[in-house]
Amino acid sequence: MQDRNRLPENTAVGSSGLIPRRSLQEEIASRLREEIVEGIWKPGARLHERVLCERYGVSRSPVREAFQIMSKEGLVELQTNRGAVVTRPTLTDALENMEIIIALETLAIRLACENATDGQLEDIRQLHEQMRACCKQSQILEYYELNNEIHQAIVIAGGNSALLAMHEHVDRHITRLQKLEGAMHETPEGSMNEHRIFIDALLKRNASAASAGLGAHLSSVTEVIKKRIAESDG
Amino acid sequence: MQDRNRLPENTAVGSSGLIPRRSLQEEIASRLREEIVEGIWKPGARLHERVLCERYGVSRSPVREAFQIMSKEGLVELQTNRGAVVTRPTLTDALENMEIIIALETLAIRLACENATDGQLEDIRQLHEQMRACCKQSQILEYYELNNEIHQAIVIAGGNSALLAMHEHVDRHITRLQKLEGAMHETPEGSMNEHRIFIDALLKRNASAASAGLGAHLSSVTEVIKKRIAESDG
DNA sequence: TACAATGTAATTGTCGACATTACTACAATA
DNA sequence: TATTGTAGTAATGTCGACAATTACATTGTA
Repeated sequence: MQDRNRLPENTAVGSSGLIPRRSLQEEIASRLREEIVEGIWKPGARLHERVLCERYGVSRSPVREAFQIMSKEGLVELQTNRGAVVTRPTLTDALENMEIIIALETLAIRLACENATDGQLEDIRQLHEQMRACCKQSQILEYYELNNEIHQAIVIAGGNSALLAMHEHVDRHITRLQKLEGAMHETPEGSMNEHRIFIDALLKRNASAASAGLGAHLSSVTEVIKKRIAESDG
Repeated sequence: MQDRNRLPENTAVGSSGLIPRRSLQEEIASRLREEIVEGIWKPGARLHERVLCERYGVSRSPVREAFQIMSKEGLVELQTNRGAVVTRPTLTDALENMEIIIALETLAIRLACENATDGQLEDIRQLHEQMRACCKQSQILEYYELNNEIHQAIVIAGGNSALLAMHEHVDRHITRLQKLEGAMHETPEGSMNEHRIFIDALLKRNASAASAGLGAHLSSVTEVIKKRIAESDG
């Protein structure tokens, strides 16, 4: 039964100069990350070391090391002598993160205009086409998936690896809140127009137009969150 | 002799709702962080667990947990079965981080224009005055110190706590490279004019002017790095 | 009932031991 | 000489044990 969760033998292989064999704590952190973002572990839930040890079939050391990783990612809070607790994302957190995402992505798309290869731009164009098709056919889930892929592709095309890591970090928190609170997206139809504006500008490598267009697009999402905060406060 | 480095008994006290007593791994990470940023541990140096255990008078568990923290901060690279190594910051890293810092700080100063208290603005004004005085008297070290304080104060005044954490992270890497490679700052005299522009705009809560001014200021630093990269490549 | 004190159980913090992997030096071979 | 193979050494990976702390239930008291 539980054996699905057990970790495999140490077989992992990667490639980037040195072969980055995956350690136990990374593997555990990776699974915990997935489970917390997916909402399997609820906000406020206590993560007992013993429970995770049995779940993954390991001892406490790698679990504790994974906790340090998760703590740095802001998905878990470590309370001295009291263990690990799944963090509670708030609407204010989401607003803060959206403000940051806007700053990061407007930078990314500007860099993409300067640094992207023609192939990368073509890939983004195709992703955008697919997204339009999904929108017309009301394939909502695939639409959102493609939407995320496009934004990530833009960051990658920018060529700033530190920015990519940072974007991934912030994006994860936003994704998590969306899964917990329900999507706070704009309607796909209205959003598609905004997308076309900055995608077109990107394909023409018009940095200022692309950056402004993407910023405007993301700001509309921010407004939704601000309204929700105002509602819950007043 | 070495006892200066030994950790104290668990006496730490803080305050933010729950009292965040400091754990051993945090304490070790904190010291390692300081020592790596200060250049006491050189890039590429191996961090043997045993050495750090003896240095801090603890066992391997908290040291290993501290390694996970440092790895997430990008100051240490963990190689499976081969231990921890101090990362080697490159000029390209610095350029990437500067691009990010510009994005973060231009956001921060815009937020500060909207959210800062009058007291916070007054504090920033005073810091700026002190910095001008140091510039005139050629007190370079204090000048740089105040410069950092101003930038941090602006981020704090913005009121976005996630942004503050992220800024701190990126700023640490830039600081580290500056200490390793020697300051790649512009000359204080030229910089002071740029500062006055965005500080004045901030005090008037003119967001767009402040943001543009700060961006221009930081971009000049970026240009210095780009030149250095061009030199070392060609 | 409400509240405080106390003892027990459960959990985390820290450590040392053992298993596994990587490094080093030296011998063997082509 | 250069390369490969082979100990022996030293490091990390993982684990379970013990200590310290916290959580909980029970009891006693107002």
